Amino acid sequence: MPELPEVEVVRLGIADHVVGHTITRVVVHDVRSLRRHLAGPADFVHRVEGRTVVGAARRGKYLWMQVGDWTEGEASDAVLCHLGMSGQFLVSEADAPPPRHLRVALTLDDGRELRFADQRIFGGMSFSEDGAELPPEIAHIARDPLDPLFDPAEFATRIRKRQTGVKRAILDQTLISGVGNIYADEALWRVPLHYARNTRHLRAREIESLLGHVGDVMREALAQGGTSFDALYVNVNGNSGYFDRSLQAYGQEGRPCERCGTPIRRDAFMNRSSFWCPHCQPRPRNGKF
DNA sequence: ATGAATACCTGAGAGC
DNA sequence: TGCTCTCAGGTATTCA
Repeated sequence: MPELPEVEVVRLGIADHVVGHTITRVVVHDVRSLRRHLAGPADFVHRVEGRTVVGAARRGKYLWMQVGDWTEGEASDAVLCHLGMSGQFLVSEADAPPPRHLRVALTLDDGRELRFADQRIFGGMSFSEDGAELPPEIAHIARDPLDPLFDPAEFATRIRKRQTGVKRAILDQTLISGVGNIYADEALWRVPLHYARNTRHLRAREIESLLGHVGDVMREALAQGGTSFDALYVNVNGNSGYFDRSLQAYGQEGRPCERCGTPIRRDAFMNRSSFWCPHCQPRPRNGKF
């Protein structure tokens, strides 16, 4: 389940292995991965073929390749990508066997291929005109906690104007981006804070602590995930070392809380699960606490 | 403004 | 073995 750290690993991989190369051919194996390119797959192919990748950028869980017309040229447009639940990018030799669920293949000028595979097709790609700096399609996505221009004071102001549960708020990509279900639960456990705590009544120091832990969890995951891809293989899946070793709340139902030993609970929440320690993260009873 | 519901998807695993 | 059901969940959209 790619969240911000996994997407950043992919961005680094593309920066290392794809930037500087021209896309000579685009093959769309499954049009559903281009659902968000409204002009259709043929238009996508037409617009992407011949373009040179001059940079790789990211905001939250969105990733885009900045594309220009020449290797040294200025990029104005972008190929916008989202990994969804199961998206992967791989850089392979052309004769390497295709991965399962290959959806789009971009041939590079040296014969290698940048391959987009996605089992569940929640992710996808689109061409973004004038999107090099920030694709207009994602103008509503807030800066993420690893962005140097992320403004903690503005975040604090905005979250306290909300009247909703704190987990709902940090999953809202227009308030803070890059946070998914897993890192939300981990950060809330660390503070600790129950997921239903009312944003309106959070104390300043609780918001500060939450933000600190969200950033820490992501930086730690990035440090581990960043070591797991080799020179020719850019890959993201839900099984980075971080998931195996370091989760203290997510997926830990019934296991003792590492702080207090109380069994971790699981609640249904927003069509997914929330994992929390009933002792460290007591459920608020009136919304105020 | 907020949130709830829904659609989009596949495959692993459980239960029968 | 094979069927059906549940679950995993990020985002856009629509409705209350």
